[in-house]
Amino acid sequence: MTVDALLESTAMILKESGFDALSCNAIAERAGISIGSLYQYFASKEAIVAELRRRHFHEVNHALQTALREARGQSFVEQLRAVVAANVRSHAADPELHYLLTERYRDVGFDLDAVEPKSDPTLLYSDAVTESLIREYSYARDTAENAAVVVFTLVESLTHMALVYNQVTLDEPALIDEIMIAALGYLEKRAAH
Amino acid sequence: MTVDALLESTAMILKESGFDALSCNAIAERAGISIGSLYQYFASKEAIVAELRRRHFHEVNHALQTALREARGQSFVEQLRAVVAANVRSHAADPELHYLLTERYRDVGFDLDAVEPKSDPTLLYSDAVTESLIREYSYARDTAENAAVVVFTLVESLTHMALVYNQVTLDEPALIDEIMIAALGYLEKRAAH
Amino acid sequence: MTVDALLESTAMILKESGFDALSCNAIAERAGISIGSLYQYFASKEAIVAELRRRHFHEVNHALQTALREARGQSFVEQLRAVVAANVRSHAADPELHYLLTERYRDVGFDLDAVEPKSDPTLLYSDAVTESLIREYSYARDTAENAAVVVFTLVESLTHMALVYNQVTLDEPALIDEIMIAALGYLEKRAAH
Amino acid sequence: MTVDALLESTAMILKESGFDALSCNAIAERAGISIGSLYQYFASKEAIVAELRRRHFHEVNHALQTALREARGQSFVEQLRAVVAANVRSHAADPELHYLLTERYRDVGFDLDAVEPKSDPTLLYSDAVTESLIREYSYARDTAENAAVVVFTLVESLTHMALVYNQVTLDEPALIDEIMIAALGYLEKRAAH
DNA sequence: AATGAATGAGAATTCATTCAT
DNA sequence: CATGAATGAATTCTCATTCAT
Repeated sequence: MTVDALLESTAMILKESGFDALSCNAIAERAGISIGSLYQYFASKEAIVAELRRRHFHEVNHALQTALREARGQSFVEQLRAVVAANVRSHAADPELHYLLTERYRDVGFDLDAVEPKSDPTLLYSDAVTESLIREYSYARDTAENAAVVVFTLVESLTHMALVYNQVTLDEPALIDEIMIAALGYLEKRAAH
Repeated sequence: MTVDALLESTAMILKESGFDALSCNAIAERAGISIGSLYQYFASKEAIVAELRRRHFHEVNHALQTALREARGQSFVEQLRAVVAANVRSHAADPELHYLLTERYRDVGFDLDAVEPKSDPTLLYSDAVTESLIREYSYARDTAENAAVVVFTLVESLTHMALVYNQVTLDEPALIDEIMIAALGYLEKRAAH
Repeated sequence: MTVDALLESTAMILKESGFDALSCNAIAERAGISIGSLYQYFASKEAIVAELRRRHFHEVNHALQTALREARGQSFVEQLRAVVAANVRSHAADPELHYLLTERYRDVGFDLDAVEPKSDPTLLYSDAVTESLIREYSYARDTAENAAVVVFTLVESLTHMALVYNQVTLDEPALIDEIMIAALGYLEKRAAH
Repeated sequence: MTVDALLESTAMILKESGFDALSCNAIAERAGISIGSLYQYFASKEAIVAELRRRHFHEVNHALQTALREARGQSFVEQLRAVVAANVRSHAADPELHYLLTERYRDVGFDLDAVEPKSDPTLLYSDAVTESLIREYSYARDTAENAAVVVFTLVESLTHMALVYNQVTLDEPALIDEIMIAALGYLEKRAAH
């Protein structure tokens, strides 16, 4: 309960005022918790941000895994769409916080994260995608590995562009379509190369 | 001279230790300049970062404009390749600084930048690309505007992925090819849609 | 306890070295308090001076009210003498501090005082005096209001002259007599006018 | 010319923003003079304030002396009225600056003033008044000396009250009358004592 | 477990003063 | 004589962290 209150208040301050305004005193005050209690659960504000990121990654991972499981047996394209859709929906819940934890303040408390170094959700599926590219598009292995990274970069950047920066006017289904067009357009042209 | 020293030392600290470690005292000391002199030229560390970004954008803009001028009269694809190549080369000079100024610390001192609000290089060519998409790929106007944003997002994110995060093992020409594949793959599939 | 130590040390520094030498660090050090604690209770040195003045006014008000209460039922002259005597005794306790808070640094932290704008003791009795002048000396109302201000100005300035500047060699009873002579001399001549 | 510009700008800053805001840089900038030049004429900002006061006292002294000379041969009351009137007019020219130099910042640069210790205009006439009181009101010498101080205190404090604090609504002749009533009321009642 | 007053290192910022030109 | 860039000591203020209760 205390921990949850601290995490929530940290997220709020981060979104409202940025990391510069994030002080241990401010976190505790906003959470209605004494500063002494904060230090009973967290060693520093960086540790709180790290825990926030860990939980966020956990949620996204769960969403992606669920999506993949439900798409099992379908074509690569359907599976990719499932992942993209799950990813977009994960972002849509709180795009700003997602962006802050994964881009803007991606290094904050990073060293404290080290227990689960590859917890970044997008990295978890690199191998699966790599294998699919080899199997379904006849990519060479090293090309496939690069291509998997490119695909995830596209997916993430387009999702951020739409949901965080609002630089594009697309509703959710249209955004998913747009991302799929970019991903598949790349993969097909790459295969034809 | 004093200003240059301050900007240089700011860039170094930013790259080595991040914005959190960027204190006015550290900047001045590293530059071999007294703290008083720093304040004679800049009102805050944010203002120094803003000036650094302003200069950086100025350089990139110059590179892109030169590239475009030299590609004048060539096909859309050739012009796009010229911009992508110029962009990659601009990043390659100091990918980390570029990334920090345009992504990680994109908001730092942003309000102080306000004199040239749309100085972000990638924004400068949105219109040109939009027009080309309408002309050469028969896009509808609103579709073309969205697509131009998507293309620039792809170009920037893939360039960052390769040069900043080193998540891909491609030399410069291969990277430019890869980006072009992604951009054209998207545009062609989008047009066919 | 901490607050009291800070107020005391502020008063000492003010008297010894003036407002220019009054730094937050000096206040805290002299009080044997850490600078951090100072800021837990006061937002600025001006706020400490304001609180000092507020407390001082509170004491003087209390003394004057007590004096007036005890003189209730007596003649106007006796009541005036009671106020003058109470005022002189209030000044005599620490004439320098009184002077500094009410004259020299009367504006320091004045805006922070705003909760009790009319807390200046001398102002509290203007109305009572005005009424007495109308009743006992047959003053017209607007003349009486001006005269009340004049009387208080005389009382304050003569008290300051004697106790702060030591420009006159009078013991306390003689000083009170002298002030009464000035006040009544003025009022009588004014009435005769 | 340079000196005059510096004195003027000092007076303006003092009136607008107080001594705290009075910095050598601010004085020089406002005067349109380089900071280096300021130091060629004055050793510190305190020295500038001291010179400002010295000149002010010089002017007031001149006005009072002229007034006295013109009243030569007239009665004591007429001579006193002449001094009071000259004093009021001297204050009226720039009451705020007068107040700042003689009350609020009376100690600023005071040590630098030491060349002419008794330059305070009101002090210059103490002896003359003392003698008159002995002669015309049959005061004992020590009583007369105290009374002279009291009279000057009354004159100054009432002038300040009216012109600086605006606590009284009197035009210039009425104010002079009021001050004369207070001064003569005191002297007569004192003599009768 | 929870509290929150106290701490003090450190960061931002100002400003009197110097000195080479 | 005038200039103004450079200096750095001094000041204000914040905030992570401790510890007695």
